[in-house]
Amino acid sequence: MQENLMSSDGKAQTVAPQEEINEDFLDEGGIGGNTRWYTDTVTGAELADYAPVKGCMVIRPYGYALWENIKKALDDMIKETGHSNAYFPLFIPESFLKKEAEHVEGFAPECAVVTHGGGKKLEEPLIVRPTSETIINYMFAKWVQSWRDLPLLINQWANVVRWEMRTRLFLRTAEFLWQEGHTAHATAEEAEDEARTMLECYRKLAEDWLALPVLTGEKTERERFAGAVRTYCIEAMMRDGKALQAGTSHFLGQNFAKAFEIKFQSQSGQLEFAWQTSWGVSTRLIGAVVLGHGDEKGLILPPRIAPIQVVIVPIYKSDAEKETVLSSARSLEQELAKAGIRTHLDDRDNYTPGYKFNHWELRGVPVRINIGPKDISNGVVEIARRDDKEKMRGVSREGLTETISNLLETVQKAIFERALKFREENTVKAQTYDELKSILKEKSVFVEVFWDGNSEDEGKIKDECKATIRCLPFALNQEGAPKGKCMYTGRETSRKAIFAKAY
RNA sequence: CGGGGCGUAGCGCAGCUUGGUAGCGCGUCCGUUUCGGGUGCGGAAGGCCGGAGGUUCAAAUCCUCUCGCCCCGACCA
Repeated sequence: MQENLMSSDGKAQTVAPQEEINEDFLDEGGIGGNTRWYTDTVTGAELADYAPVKGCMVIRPYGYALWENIKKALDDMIKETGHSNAYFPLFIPESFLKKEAEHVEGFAPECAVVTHGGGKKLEEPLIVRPTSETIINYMFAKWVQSWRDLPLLINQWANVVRWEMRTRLFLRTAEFLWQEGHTAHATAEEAEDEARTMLECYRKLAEDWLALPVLTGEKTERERFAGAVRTYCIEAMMRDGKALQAGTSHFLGQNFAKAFEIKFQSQSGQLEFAWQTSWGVSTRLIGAVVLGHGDEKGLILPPRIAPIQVVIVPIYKSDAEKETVLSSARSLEQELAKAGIRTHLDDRDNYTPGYKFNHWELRGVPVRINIGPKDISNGVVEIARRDDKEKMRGVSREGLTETISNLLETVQKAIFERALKFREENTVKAQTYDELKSILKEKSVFVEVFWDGNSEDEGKIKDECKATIRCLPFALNQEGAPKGKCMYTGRETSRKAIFAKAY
Protein backbone atom coordinates (compact mmCIF):
# COMPACT_ATOMS: atom_id res chain seq x y z
CA MET A 1 0.00 0.00 0.00
CA GLN A 2 1.61 3.23 -1.05
CA GLU A 3 0.26 5.15 1.89
CA ASN A 4 1.91 3.11 4.59
CA LEU A 5 3.89 5.35 6.86
CA MET A 6 6.85 4.29 8.84
CA SER A 7 6.62 5.39 12.44
CA SER A 8 9.63 6.05 14.60
CA ASP A 9 9.85 2.49 15.80
CA GLY A 10 9.95 1.27 12.22
CA LYS A 11 6.59 -0.41 12.30
CA ALA A 12 4.26 0.05 9.41
CA GLN A 13 1.32 2.23 10.27
CA THR A 14 -1.64 1.75 8.09
CA VAL A 15 -3.72 4.67 7.03
CA ALA A 16 -6.76 2.67 6.06
CA PRO A 17 -6.38 -0.94 7.11
CA GLN A 18 -9.64 -2.21 5.75
CA GLU A 19 -8.68 -1.04 2.31
CA GLU A 20 -5.17 -2.31 2.52
CA ILE A 21 -3.58 -4.75 0.14
CA ASN A 22 -0.06 -6.01 -0.15
CA GLU A 23 2.47 -4.75 -2.59
CA ASP A 24 4.65 -7.80 -2.88
CA PHE A 25 2.53 -8.93 -5.78
CA LEU A 26 4.36 -9.63 -8.98
CA ASP A 27 7.86 -9.47 -7.63
CA GLU A 28 7.63 -12.75 -5.85
CA GLY A 29 6.92 -14.97 -8.83
CA GLY A 30 7.69 -18.11 -6.85
CA ILE A 31 5.29 -20.51 -5.23
CA GLY A 32 2.96 -18.85 -2.81
CA GLY A 33 4.67 -15.50 -3.23
CA ASN A 34 1.43 -13.65 -3.64
CA THR A 35 -0.69 -15.59 -1.18
CA ARG A 36 -1.10 -12.61 1.08
CA TRP A 37 -1.84 -10.28 -1.80
CA TYR A 38 -4.54 -12.62 -3.06
CA THR A 39 -6.28 -13.06 0.27
CA ASP A 40 -6.10 -9.36 1.08
CA THR A 41 -7.45 -8.41 -2.32
CA VAL A 42 -10.34 -10.85 -2.27
CA THR A 43 -11.40 -9.88 1.23
CA GLY A 44 -10.53 -6.19 0.85
CA ALA A 45 -12.51 -5.85 -2.36
CA GLU A 46 -15.36 -7.55 -0.53
CA LEU A 47 -15.68 -10.41 -2.99
CA ALA A 48 -15.73 -12.97 -0.19
CA ASP A 49 -15.12 -13.51 3.47
CA TYR A 50 -14.19 -16.49 5.59
CA ALA A 51 -17.09 -18.48 6.97
CA PRO A 52 -17.10 -20.01 10.44
CA VAL A 53 -16.68 -23.46 8.89
CA LYS A 54 -13.20 -24.47 7.90
CA GLY A 55 -12.54 -24.19 4.20
CA CYS A 56 -15.84 -22.49 3.51
CA MET A 57 -16.45 -18.95 2.37
CA VAL A 58 -19.21 -16.45 2.10
CA ILE A 59 -19.53 -14.92 -1.34
CA ARG A 60 -20.39 -11.30 -0.62
CA PRO A 61 -22.72 -9.21 -2.76
CA TYR A 62 -19.96 -7.72 -4.91
CA GLY A 63 -18.43 -11.15 -5.54
CA TYR A 64 -21.80 -12.69 -6.16
CA ALA A 65 -22.72 -9.96 -8.66
CA LEU A 66 -19.54 -10.87 -10.51
CA TRP A 67 -20.53 -14.53 -10.45
CA GLU A 68 -24.01 -13.67 -11.71
CA ASN A 69 -22.54 -11.85 -14.69
CA ILE A 70 -20.28 -14.77 -15.53
CA LYS A 71 -23.14 -17.17 -15.01
CA LYS A 72 -25.45 -15.23 -17.29
CA ALA A 73 -22.91 -15.18 -20.12
CA LEU A 74 -22.31 -18.92 -19.88
CA ASP A 75 -25.92 -19.85 -19.27
CA ASP A 76 -26.85 -18.12 -22.53
CA MET A 77 -24.22 -20.14 -24.38
CA ILE A 78 -25.36 -23.37 -22.77
CA LYS A 79 -28.89 -22.73 -23.91
CA GLU A 80 -27.83 -21.60 -27.39
CA THR A 81 -26.11 -24.95 -27.82
CA GLY A 82 -29.33 -26.78 -27.07
CA HIS A 83 -29.05 -27.67 -23.40
CA SER A 84 -31.75 -27.38 -20.76
CA ASN A 85 -31.27 -26.55 -17.12
CA ALA A 86 -32.55 -28.90 -14.45
CA TYR A 87 -31.85 -29.59 -10.82
CA PHE A 88 -30.82 -32.82 -9.13
CA PRO A 89 -30.59 -33.44 -5.38
CA LEU A 90 -27.73 -32.57 -3.10
CA PHE A 91 -27.77 -36.00 -1.47
CA ILE A 92 -26.62 -39.10 -3.26
CA PRO A 93 -27.01 -42.64 -1.95
CA GLU A 94 -23.57 -43.91 -1.03
CA SER A 95 -24.01 -46.98 -3.18
CA PHE A 96 -24.37 -44.85 -6.32
CA LEU A 97 -20.88 -43.49 -6.03
CA LYS A 98 -19.49 -46.99 -5.88
CA LYS A 99 -20.93 -48.09 -9.19
CA GLU A 100 -18.14 -46.70 -11.33
CA ALA A 101 -14.81 -48.07 -10.12
CA GLU A 102 -12.50 -45.21 -11.05
CA HIS A 103 -15.03 -42.62 -10.06
CA VAL A 104 -15.39 -43.92 -6.51
CA GLU A 105 -11.64 -44.21 -6.17
CA GLY A 106 -11.26 -40.62 -7.27
CA PHE A 107 -13.90 -39.06 -5.11
CA ALA A 108 -14.49 -41.21 -2.03
CA PRO A 109 -11.66 -39.68 0.01
CA GLU A 110 -13.02 -36.17 -0.33
CA CYS A 111 -16.70 -36.83 0.23
CA ALA A 112 -18.78 -35.51 3.08
CA VAL A 113 -21.13 -38.22 4.30
CA VAL A 114 -24.42 -37.78 6.10
CA THR A 115 -25.04 -40.62 8.54
CA HIS A 116 -27.89 -39.27 10.61
CA GLY A 117 -31.21 -37.62 9.88
CA GLY A 118 -34.27 -36.88 11.96
CA GLY A 119 -32.37 -37.96 15.03
CA LYS A 120 -31.83 -41.47 13.70
CA LYS A 121 -29.01 -43.27 12.03
CA LEU A 122 -29.73 -43.66 8.32
CA GLU A 123 -29.99 -47.11 6.80
CA GLU A 124 -27.76 -46.04 3.97
CA PRO A 125 -25.40 -43.09 4.38
CA LEU A 126 -25.88 -40.20 1.99
CA ILE A 127 -23.05 -38.55 0.14
CA VAL A 128 -23.12 -34.80 -0.26
CA ARG A 129 -22.48 -34.53 -4.00
CA PRO A 130 -18.89 -33.85 -5.01
CA THR A 131 -20.22 -33.92 -8.60
CA SER A 132 -23.45 -35.38 -9.89
CA GLU A 133 -22.54 -37.96 -12.52
CA THR A 134 -23.94 -40.81 -10.49
CA ILE A 135 -27.32 -39.45 -9.54
CA ILE A 136 -27.89 -37.85 -12.91
CA ASN A 137 -26.99 -41.01 -14.78
CA TYR A 138 -29.26 -43.03 -12.53
CA MET A 139 -32.08 -40.78 -13.75
CA PHE A 140 -30.85 -40.86 -17.33
CA ALA A 141 -31.21 -44.63 -17.27
CA LYS A 142 -34.89 -44.18 -16.51
CA TRP A 143 -35.40 -41.57 -19.20
CA VAL A 144 -33.54 -43.12 -22.08
CA GLN A 145 -35.20 -46.00 -23.92
CA SER A 146 -34.81 -45.32 -27.59
CA TRP A 147 -32.51 -43.47 -29.95
CA ARG A 148 -35.36 -40.96 -30.19
CA ASP A 149 -34.67 -39.93 -26.58
CA LEU A 150 -31.18 -38.90 -27.56
CA PRO A 151 -29.28 -36.71 -27.35
CA LEU A 152 -30.19 -35.84 -23.79
CA LEU A 153 -28.61 -32.47 -23.02
CA ILE A 154 -28.85 -31.38 -19.39
CA ASN A 155 -27.12 -28.75 -17.33
CA GLN A 156 -27.44 -27.83 -13.69
CA TRP A 157 -26.27 -24.89 -11.62
CA ALA A 158 -25.50 -26.17 -8.17
CA ASN A 159 -23.22 -26.26 -5.19
CA VAL A 160 -20.92 -29.21 -4.56
CA VAL A 161 -18.78 -30.25 -1.61
CA ARG A 162 -15.28 -31.67 -1.63
CA TRP A 163 -13.46 -32.10 1.64
CA GLU A 164 -10.21 -30.44 0.63
CA MET A 165 -7.12 -30.53 2.81
CA ARG A 166 -5.97 -27.10 1.82
CA THR A 167 -8.32 -24.38 0.74
CA ARG A 168 -8.13 -20.91 -0.70
CA LEU A 169 -10.91 -18.43 -1.34
CA PHE A 170 -12.52 -19.17 -4.71
CA LEU A 171 -9.61 -21.28 -5.95
CA ARG A 172 -10.32 -24.25 -3.75
CA THR A 173 -13.02 -24.25 -1.12
CA ALA A 174 -14.83 -27.11 0.57
CA GLU A 175 -18.08 -25.98 -0.98
CA PHE A 176 -18.26 -24.18 -4.28
CA LEU A 177 -20.77 -23.12 -6.88
CA TRP A 178 -20.56 -24.41 -10.38
CA GLN A 179 -22.37 -25.56 -13.44
CA GLU A 180 -22.23 -29.19 -14.47
CA GLY A 181 -23.42 -30.35 -17.85
CA HIS A 182 -24.33 -33.99 -18.42
CA THR A 183 -25.23 -35.41 -21.80
CA ALA A 184 -26.02 -38.74 -23.40
CA HIS A 185 -25.65 -39.51 -27.11
CA ALA A 186 -26.22 -42.30 -29.57
CA THR A 187 -22.70 -42.37 -30.93
CA ALA A 188 -19.16 -41.84 -29.73
CA GLU A 189 -18.56 -39.23 -32.42
CA GLU A 190 -21.51 -37.20 -31.31
CA ALA A 191 -20.41 -37.29 -27.67
CA GLU A 192 -16.89 -36.35 -28.66
CA ASP A 193 -18.25 -33.38 -30.61
CA GLU A 194 -20.29 -32.35 -27.63
CA ALA A 195 -17.28 -32.41 -25.32
CA ARG A 196 -15.37 -30.25 -27.80
CA THR A 197 -18.27 -27.87 -28.35
CA MET A 198 -18.59 -27.18 -24.67
CA LEU A 199 -14.86 -26.71 -24.30
CA GLU A 200 -15.17 -24.10 -27.02
CA CYS A 201 -17.90 -22.36 -24.99
CA TYR A 202 -15.53 -22.27 -22.05
CA ARG A 203 -12.79 -20.82 -24.23
CA LYS A 204 -15.14 -18.08 -25.36
CA LEU A 205 -16.27 -17.40 -21.83
CA ALA A 206 -12.68 -17.10 -20.64
CA GLU A 207 -11.36 -15.08 -23.56
CA ASP A 208 -14.31 -12.92 -24.61
CA TRP A 209 -15.82 -12.26 -21.22
CA LEU A 210 -13.14 -12.75 -18.59
CA ALA A 211 -10.42 -11.44 -20.93
CA LEU A 212 -8.25 -14.40 -19.97
CA PRO A 213 -6.41 -16.09 -22.82
CA VAL A 214 -6.46 -19.86 -22.37
CA LEU A 215 -4.78 -22.89 -23.82
CA THR A 216 -7.23 -25.51 -24.93
CA GLY A 217 -6.07 -29.07 -24.92
CA GLU A 218 -6.28 -32.55 -23.52
CA LYS A 219 -5.21 -33.73 -20.08
CA THR A 220 -2.83 -36.63 -19.69
CA GLU A 221 -4.00 -39.81 -18.03
CA ARG A 222 -2.62 -38.62 -14.74
CA GLU A 223 -4.75 -35.50 -14.62
CA ARG A 224 -7.83 -37.04 -16.13
CA PHE A 225 -11.24 -36.93 -14.43
CA ALA A 226 -12.02 -40.09 -12.48
CA GLY A 227 -14.22 -42.13 -14.79
CA ALA A 228 -13.53 -40.26 -18.05
CA VAL A 229 -12.01 -41.61 -21.24
CA ARG A 230 -10.62 -38.23 -22.21
CA THR A 231 -10.54 -34.93 -20.33
CA TYR A 232 -10.23 -31.62 -22.12
CA CYS A 233 -9.43 -28.37 -20.40
CA ILE A 234 -8.79 -24.69 -20.63
CA GLU A 235 -5.67 -23.53 -18.84
CA ALA A 236 -4.95 -19.91 -18.00
CA MET A 237 -1.76 -18.27 -16.83
CA MET A 238 -1.95 -16.17 -13.70
CA ARG A 239 0.11 -13.00 -13.21
CA ASP A 240 2.69 -14.94 -11.24
CA GLY A 241 3.31 -17.37 -14.10
CA LYS A 242 1.43 -20.27 -12.55
CA ALA A 243 -1.26 -22.18 -14.38
CA LEU A 244 -4.87 -22.38 -13.37
CA GLN A 245 -7.27 -24.93 -14.75
CA ALA A 246 -10.31 -22.84 -15.51
CA GLY A 247 -12.68 -25.42 -16.93
CA THR A 248 -12.93 -29.05 -17.97
CA SER A 249 -14.96 -31.07 -20.40
CA HIS A 250 -14.97 -34.87 -20.38
CA PHE A 251 -15.68 -37.52 -22.95
CA LEU A 252 -16.92 -40.31 -20.69
CA GLY A 253 -17.28 -43.00 -23.32
CA GLN A 254 -19.68 -45.65 -22.05
CA ASN A 255 -18.19 -45.95 -18.56
CA PHE A 256 -21.13 -44.50 -16.70
CA ALA A 257 -23.68 -45.83 -19.18
CA LYS A 258 -22.48 -49.32 -18.37
CA ALA A 259 -22.39 -48.70 -14.63
CA PHE A 260 -25.91 -47.26 -14.62
CA GLU A 261 -27.30 -49.22 -17.55
CA ILE A 262 -28.19 -46.29 -19.76
CA LYS A 263 -29.33 -48.36 -22.73
CA PHE A 264 -31.27 -47.45 -25.81
CA GLN A 265 -32.63 -49.26 -28.81
CA SER A 266 -30.89 -47.97 -31.92
CA GLN A 267 -32.45 -47.36 -35.31
CA SER A 268 -31.29 -50.78 -36.35
CA GLY A 269 -33.02 -52.31 -33.35
CA GLN A 270 -29.87 -53.09 -31.35
CA LEU A 271 -29.72 -52.44 -27.61
CA GLU A 272 -26.74 -50.13 -27.06
CA PHE A 273 -25.12 -48.21 -24.24
CA ALA A 274 -25.23 -44.44 -24.53
CA TRP A 275 -22.12 -42.33 -25.07
CA GLN A 276 -21.67 -39.50 -22.61
CA THR A 277 -20.03 -36.27 -21.64
CA SER A 278 -19.82 -34.03 -18.62
CA TRP A 279 -18.34 -30.57 -18.28
CA GLY A 280 -18.07 -27.85 -15.67
CA VAL A 281 -16.75 -24.50 -14.59
CA SER A 282 -16.95 -23.08 -11.11
CA THR A 283 -16.60 -20.01 -8.93
CA ARG A 284 -12.91 -20.69 -9.34
CA LEU A 285 -13.24 -18.47 -12.41
CA ILE A 286 -13.48 -15.54 -10.02
CA GLY A 287 -10.12 -16.52 -8.58
CA ALA A 288 -8.82 -16.69 -12.14
CA VAL A 289 -9.96 -13.13 -12.84
CA VAL A 290 -8.38 -11.87 -9.63
CA LEU A 291 -5.04 -13.58 -10.22
CA GLY A 292 -5.08 -13.18 -13.96
CA HIS A 293 -5.53 -9.41 -14.09
CA GLY A 294 -4.97 -7.87 -10.65
CA ASP A 295 -2.18 -5.46 -9.76
CA GLU A 296 -0.69 -3.82 -6.69
CA LYS A 297 -3.76 -1.64 -6.27
CA GLY A 298 -6.18 -4.54 -6.26
CA LEU A 299 -8.64 -6.00 -8.72
CA ILE A 300 -8.84 -5.20 -12.39
CA LEU A 301 -12.18 -6.40 -13.70
CA PRO A 302 -13.01 -6.94 -17.35
CA PRO A 303 -15.80 -4.47 -18.25
CA ARG A 304 -18.07 -7.16 -19.65
CA ILE A 305 -18.43 -8.90 -16.29
CA ALA A 306 -17.73 -6.02 -13.89
CA PRO A 307 -20.67 -5.48 -11.52
CA ILE A 308 -19.94 -1.76 -11.76
CA GLN A 309 -18.47 -0.63 -15.06
CA VAL A 310 -18.32 3.06 -14.35
CA VAL A 311 -18.11 4.86 -11.05
CA ILE A 312 -18.75 8.58 -10.84
CA VAL A 313 -16.91 10.51 -8.15
CA PRO A 314 -18.26 14.00 -7.54
CA ILE A 315 -15.88 16.67 -6.31
CA TYR A 316 -17.05 19.80 -4.48
CA LYS A 317 -16.26 22.21 -1.67
CA SER A 318 -19.18 24.35 -0.63
CA ASP A 319 -22.78 23.29 -0.26
CA ALA A 320 -23.64 25.29 -3.34
CA GLU A 321 -21.02 23.41 -5.35
CA LYS A 322 -22.23 20.16 -3.93
CA GLU A 323 -25.72 20.80 -5.27
CA THR A 324 -24.52 21.66 -8.73
CA VAL A 325 -22.04 18.83 -8.96
CA LEU A 326 -24.37 16.18 -7.60
CA SER A 327 -27.22 17.12 -9.86
CA SER A 328 -24.91 17.04 -12.85
CA ALA A 329 -23.49 13.70 -11.67
CA ARG A 330 -26.95 12.27 -11.25
CA SER A 331 -28.04 13.17 -14.71
CA LEU A 332 -24.83 11.69 -16.08
CA GLU A 333 -25.47 8.52 -14.09
CA GLN A 334 -28.93 8.18 -15.57
CA GLU A 335 -27.69 8.89 -19.06
CA LEU A 336 -25.14 6.08 -18.80
CA ALA A 337 -27.56 3.68 -17.13
CA LYS A 338 -30.04 4.29 -19.90
CA ALA A 339 -27.40 3.23 -22.39
CA GLY A 340 -27.06 -0.05 -20.50
CA ILE A 341 -23.82 0.85 -18.76
CA ARG A 342 -23.63 -0.39 -15.18
CA THR A 343 -22.98 2.87 -13.39
CA HIS A 344 -22.58 3.83 -9.75
CA LEU A 345 -22.53 7.33 -8.34
CA ASP A 346 -20.48 7.48 -5.17
CA ASP A 347 -22.30 10.32 -3.44
CA ARG A 348 -21.16 9.49 0.07
CA ASP A 349 -20.30 12.76 1.74
CA ASN A 350 -18.27 11.30 4.55
CA TYR A 351 -15.38 10.31 2.30
CA THR A 352 -13.01 12.48 0.32
CA PRO A 353 -12.51 12.00 -3.41
CA GLY A 354 -9.01 10.63 -2.87
CA TYR A 355 -10.37 7.97 -0.58
CA LYS A 356 -12.99 7.01 -3.13
CA PHE A 357 -10.41 6.73 -5.92
CA ASN A 358 -8.55 4.12 -3.94
CA HIS A 359 -11.71 2.43 -2.82
CA TRP A 360 -12.94 1.77 -6.35
CA GLU A 361 -9.52 0.94 -7.67
CA LEU A 362 -9.24 -1.85 -5.10
CA ARG A 363 -12.59 -3.11 -6.37
CA GLY A 364 -11.43 -3.09 -9.94
CA VAL A 365 -14.05 -0.80 -11.49
CA PRO A 366 -12.81 -0.37 -15.08
CA VAL A 367 -13.63 3.30 -15.59
CA ARG A 368 -13.96 6.20 -13.21
CA ILE A 369 -15.43 9.59 -14.02
CA ASN A 370 -14.42 12.53 -11.86
CA ILE A 371 -16.68 15.50 -12.07
CA GLY A 372 -16.12 18.83 -10.29
CA PRO A 373 -17.17 22.48 -10.53
CA LYS A 374 -14.43 23.36 -13.02
CA ASP A 375 -15.47 20.51 -15.29
CA ILE A 376 -19.08 21.52 -15.21
CA SER A 377 -18.35 25.08 -16.20
CA ASN A 378 -16.19 23.77 -19.05
CA GLY A 379 -18.70 21.12 -20.12
CA VAL A 380 -16.22 18.32 -19.55
CA VAL A 381 -15.34 15.48 -17.18
CA GLU A 382 -12.17 13.68 -16.19
CA ILE A 383 -11.94 9.99 -17.01
CA ALA A 384 -9.56 7.52 -15.36
CA ARG A 385 -8.91 3.99 -16.61
CA ARG A 386 -8.29 1.30 -14.03
CA ASP A 387 -6.21 -0.99 -16.24
CA ASP A 388 -3.41 1.37 -17.25
CA LYS A 389 -4.15 4.16 -14.73
CA GLU A 390 -4.38 6.60 -17.63
CA LYS A 391 -6.22 9.85 -16.87
CA MET A 392 -7.99 11.83 -19.54
CA ARG A 393 -8.77 15.39 -18.55
CA GLY A 394 -11.24 17.64 -20.26
CA VAL A 395 -13.25 14.95 -21.99
CA SER A 396 -16.29 16.54 -23.59
CA ARG A 397 -19.54 15.93 -21.80
CA GLU A 398 -21.14 15.93 -25.22
CA GLY A 399 -21.44 12.37 -26.51
CA LEU A 400 -19.98 11.01 -23.30
CA THR A 401 -22.12 7.90 -23.34
CA GLU A 402 -20.57 6.80 -26.59
CA THR A 403 -17.10 7.76 -25.42
CA ILE A 404 -17.54 5.62 -22.34
CA SER A 405 -19.04 2.68 -24.11
CA ASN A 406 -16.18 2.70 -26.60
CA LEU A 407 -13.72 3.01 -23.78
CA LEU A 408 -15.19 -0.03 -22.04
CA GLU A 409 -14.64 -2.04 -25.20
CA THR A 410 -11.11 -0.73 -25.47
CA VAL A 411 -10.36 -1.70 -21.90
CA GLN A 412 -11.85 -5.15 -22.39
CA LYS A 413 -9.50 -5.72 -25.34
CA ALA A 414 -6.53 -4.11 -23.63
CA ILE A 415 -6.57 -6.35 -20.60
CA PHE A 416 -6.96 -9.42 -22.78
CA GLU A 417 -3.99 -8.30 -24.86
CA ARG A 418 -1.97 -7.59 -21.77
CA ALA A 419 -2.68 -11.05 -20.39
CA LEU A 420 -1.88 -12.66 -23.73
CA LYS A 421 1.39 -10.79 -24.02
CA PHE A 422 2.28 -11.79 -20.49
CA ARG A 423 1.65 -15.44 -21.25
CA GLU A 424 3.66 -15.31 -24.46
CA GLU A 425 6.56 -13.66 -22.69
CA ASN A 426 6.42 -16.33 -20.03
CA THR A 427 6.27 -19.36 -22.26
CA VAL A 428 9.56 -21.02 -23.13
CA LYS A 429 10.72 -24.19 -24.85
CA ALA A 430 12.92 -26.87 -23.35
CA GLN A 431 14.72 -29.65 -25.22
CA THR A 432 15.92 -31.68 -22.28
CA TYR A 433 14.79 -32.54 -18.79
CA ASP A 434 17.75 -30.71 -17.28
CA GLU A 435 16.67 -27.63 -19.14
CA LEU A 436 13.12 -27.96 -17.85
CA LYS A 437 14.38 -28.32 -14.32
CA SER A 438 16.62 -25.28 -14.42
CA ILE A 439 13.95 -23.15 -16.06
CA LEU A 440 11.36 -24.02 -13.44
CA LYS A 441 13.83 -23.52 -10.65
CA GLU A 442 14.34 -19.94 -11.85
CA LYS A 443 10.74 -18.90 -12.17
CA SER A 444 7.20 -19.95 -12.86
CA VAL A 445 6.53 -20.16 -16.60
CA PHE A 446 4.85 -22.37 -19.17
CA VAL A 447 7.39 -24.76 -20.66
CA GLU A 448 6.74 -26.30 -24.03
CA VAL A 449 8.34 -29.68 -24.62
CA PHE A 450 8.17 -32.79 -26.77
CA TRP A 451 6.63 -35.46 -24.60
CA ASP A 452 6.43 -39.19 -24.93
CA GLY A 453 6.59 -40.19 -21.29
CA ASN A 454 4.06 -42.10 -19.22
CA SER A 455 2.21 -41.37 -15.99
CA GLU A 456 5.05 -42.64 -13.89
CA ASP A 457 7.51 -40.31 -15.58
CA GLU A 458 5.11 -37.49 -15.00
CA GLY A 459 4.89 -38.33 -11.32
CA LYS A 460 8.65 -38.25 -10.95
CA ILE A 461 8.84 -34.90 -12.66
CA LYS A 462 6.16 -33.55 -10.39
CA ASP A 463 8.10 -34.65 -7.34
CA GLU A 464 11.30 -33.10 -8.60
CA CYS A 465 10.02 -29.87 -10.16
CA LYS A 466 6.64 -29.31 -8.52
CA ALA A 467 5.34 -28.95 -12.04
CA THR A 468 2.82 -30.99 -13.98
CA ILE A 469 1.66 -31.32 -17.54
CA ARG A 470 -1.12 -28.78 -17.75
CA CYS A 471 -2.27 -30.04 -21.08
CA LEU A 472 -1.40 -31.30 -24.53
CA PRO A 473 -2.50 -28.17 -26.39
CA PHE A 474 -4.58 -28.67 -29.49
CA ALA A 475 -2.66 -25.89 -31.20
CA LEU A 476 0.63 -27.79 -30.84
CA ASN A 477 -0.71 -31.24 -31.63
CA GLN A 478 -2.33 -30.78 -35.00
CA GLU A 479 -2.09 -33.18 -37.92
CA GLY A 480 1.38 -33.11 -39.38
CA ALA A 481 2.99 -31.37 -36.41
CA PRO A 482 6.79 -31.52 -36.49
CA LYS A 483 8.61 -34.32 -34.70
CA GLY A 484 11.30 -34.06 -32.11
CA LYS A 485 12.88 -35.91 -29.22
CA CYS A 486 10.91 -36.33 -26.02
CA MET A 487 12.68 -34.19 -23.44
CA TYR A 488 12.42 -36.99 -20.89
CA THR A 489 12.67 -40.33 -22.72
CA GLY A 490 14.56 -39.16 -25.78
CA ARG A 491 12.16 -41.06 -28.02
CA GLU A 492 10.98 -39.43 -31.19
CA THR A 493 7.47 -38.05 -31.01
CA SER A 494 5.25 -35.35 -32.43
CA ARG A 495 3.35 -34.90 -29.20
CA LYS A 496 3.87 -31.66 -27.37
CA ALA A 497 3.02 -30.80 -23.78
CA ILE A 498 3.02 -27.73 -21.56
CA PHE A 499 4.60 -28.13 -18.16
CA ALA A 500 3.93 -25.59 -15.43
CA LYS A 501 3.45 -25.12 -11.76
CA ALA A 502 -0.22 -24.98 -11.06
CA TYR A 503 -2.70 -23.69 -8.53
C1' C B 1 -2.02 -36.05 8.85
C1' G B 2 3.14 -33.62 9.46
C1' G B 3 5.66 -28.59 10.05
C1' G B 4 4.96 -23.28 11.31
C1' G B 5 2.01 -19.13 13.07
C1' C B 6 -2.08 -16.82 15.44
C1' G B 7 -6.57 -16.30 18.81
C1' U B 8 -6.82 -9.39 23.40
C1' A B 9 -12.69 -3.59 20.96
C1' G B 10 -15.72 -4.03 14.27
C1' C B 11 -10.53 -4.55 11.76
C1' G B 12 -5.02 -4.62 12.43
C1' C B 13 -1.98 -5.13 16.54
C1' A B 14 0.90 -4.06 21.50
C1' G B 15 0.97 -5.85 26.49
C1' C B 16 2.99 -11.85 28.34
C1' U B 17 10.09 -12.61 29.32
C1' U B 18 10.08 -9.66 35.02
C1' G B 19 1.68 -11.63 37.46
C1' G B 20 -1.15 -6.22 40.38
C1' U B 21 -7.56 -6.45 36.72
C1' A B 22 -6.10 -3.57 29.50
C1' G B 23 -3.68 -0.06 25.67
C1' C B 24 -2.42 1.91 20.49
C1' G B 25 -3.78 2.74 15.28
C1' C B 26 -7.72 2.48 11.92
C1' G B 27 -12.89 2.17 11.64
C1' U B 28 -17.70 3.62 14.12
C1' C B 29 -20.89 7.69 16.55
C1' C B 30 -21.43 13.30 17.67
C1' G B 31 -19.59 18.25 16.50
C1' U B 32 -16.58 21.21 13.46
C1' U B 33 -13.34 21.83 9.28
C1' U B 34 -12.43 19.82 4.62
C1' C B 35 -13.20 17.69 -0.40
C1' G B 36 -9.19 17.62 -8.06
C1' G B 37 -5.25 11.07 -4.95
C1' G B 38 -6.56 7.70 1.50
C1' U B 39 -8.56 15.95 5.22
C1' G B 40 -7.42 18.41 10.03
C1' C B 41 -9.21 19.29 15.04
C1' G B 42 -12.26 18.24 19.47
C1' G B 43 -15.36 14.77 22.03
C1' A B 44 -17.68 9.74 22.77
C1' A B 45 -19.15 4.68 22.64
C1' G B 46 -17.09 -0.09 22.40
C1' G B 47 -13.35 -5.72 25.47
C1' C B 48 -16.43 -12.28 30.75
C1' C B 49 -8.00 -10.99 26.71
C1' G B 50 -10.79 -18.36 22.16
C1' G B 51 -12.56 -22.17 26.08
C1' A B 52 -11.77 -25.37 30.60
C1' G B 53 -8.90 -26.58 34.65
C1' G B 54 -4.67 -25.46 37.86
C1' U B 55 -0.68 -22.35 40.64
C1' U B 56 -1.27 -17.57 43.45
C1' C B 57 -3.64 -12.88 48.11
C1' A B 58 -3.87 -11.64 42.79
C1' A B 59 -3.56 -14.44 35.92
C1' A B 60 -4.28 -11.51 29.27
C1' U B 61 0.58 -12.66 31.55
C1' C B 62 2.95 -18.84 34.64
C1' C B 63 1.47 -24.48 34.06
C1' U B 64 -1.81 -28.45 31.89
C1' C B 65 -5.56 -29.69 28.65
C1' U B 66 -8.75 -28.32 24.83
C1' C B 67 -11.19 -25.71 20.52
C1' G B 68 -10.72 -22.83 16.23
C1' C B 69 -8.46 -20.31 12.20
C1' C B 70 -4.46 -18.96 8.80
C1' C B 71 0.18 -20.29 6.27
C1' C B 72 3.69 -24.28 4.32
C1' G B 73 3.80 -29.79 2.50
C1' A B 74 1.07 -34.80 0.76
C1' C B 75 -4.76 -34.69 -2.51
C1' C B 76 -7.75 -31.77 -6.00
C1' A B 77 -12.20 -27.89 -10.06
